[in-house]
Amino acid sequence: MHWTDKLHAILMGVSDLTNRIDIDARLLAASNVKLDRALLPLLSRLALHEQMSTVELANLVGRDHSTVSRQLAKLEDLALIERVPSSGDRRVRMICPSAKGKALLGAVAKVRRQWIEAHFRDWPREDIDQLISLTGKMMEGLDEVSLGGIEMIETRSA
Amino acid sequence: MHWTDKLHAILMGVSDLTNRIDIDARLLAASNVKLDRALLPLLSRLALHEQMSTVELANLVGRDHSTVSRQLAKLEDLALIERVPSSGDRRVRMICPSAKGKALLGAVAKVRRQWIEAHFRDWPREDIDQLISLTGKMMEGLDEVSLGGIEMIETRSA
DNA sequence: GGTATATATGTGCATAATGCACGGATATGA
DNA sequence: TCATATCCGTGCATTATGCACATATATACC
Repeated sequence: MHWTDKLHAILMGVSDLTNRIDIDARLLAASNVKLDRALLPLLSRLALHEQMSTVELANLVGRDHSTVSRQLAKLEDLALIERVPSSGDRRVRMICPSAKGKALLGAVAKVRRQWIEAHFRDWPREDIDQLISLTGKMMEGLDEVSLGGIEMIETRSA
Repeated sequence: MHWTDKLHAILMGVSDLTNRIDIDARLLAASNVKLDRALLPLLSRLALHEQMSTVELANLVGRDHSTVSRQLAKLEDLALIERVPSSGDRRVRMICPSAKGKALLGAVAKVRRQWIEAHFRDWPREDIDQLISLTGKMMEGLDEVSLGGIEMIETRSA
């Protein structure tokens, strides 16, 4: 098995794991938080970026902006996010978690931290550091809106 | 930022990346393959497991078995999978990619290999090995059907 | 300035995806 | 044998999603 295939298999596993709705469900339950399962991933991403526009977030999660727009409306109804007019561009309303949203995320993060720590209990500290360092390096430039380097192969023909 | 939060952020990034439908779309286009975008992830997972039952696959991808059942029906119509009666249990039909399905996956894998190799072009070989080793270790026991170790915190209360 | 084009956002609408409930078949255990 | 559990597929209602469109604003070009 080629190393790229091995890596891809692992990444798929990671993806499946973080997408398992039952995990989010358990996380929310354990945090005593009630929230539509589709909204937590969105809120979690927002927390990592300080401020984002609707389109940026849509690109990040790979869905149509209209879909994200509707989900954001729900989050706003729940007062979990705030929308700030962008200083430079009056078309965009930047989005960020509200105090309430941050509190919710904090409660969830607390439980998740326990889970992750339990999972890595037997790991040497340097392995954990290496893991974070290398995966972080791998994601550099890829977690942004565009796909960067991957564009080097032309696929527009289709 | 706590290391667990950092790790979680990275994993979310990985998840987003592997879930970006545009990536699958580009992959299929660059491979000259035409396939419903929902079906490639399923087929890819099947390829990693030799044989799986419908329910197992459903658990793996975190969706209802009925949903997966319908998607598998599509894959079968396209002759991309085969169903073999399980020797031990006559209720289950084990699923695996057909020759045609494997050929398709092979074409896709070839392009993906190029992409991944390009992305890691500047990496020292030992870093790549370390990355695969550590992420593989991280996923041990988690890529299976049940969640294993994560269960250690009781969440059934909800 | 004025005009054409591009981008950000939200909404209507049709379609696709999803989960739940159910039924039939088989397996497991009392 | 009987009761219970599991595997699978289908009917059905609900939800999610994308596309097309409209509006407001920005950017580029003349």
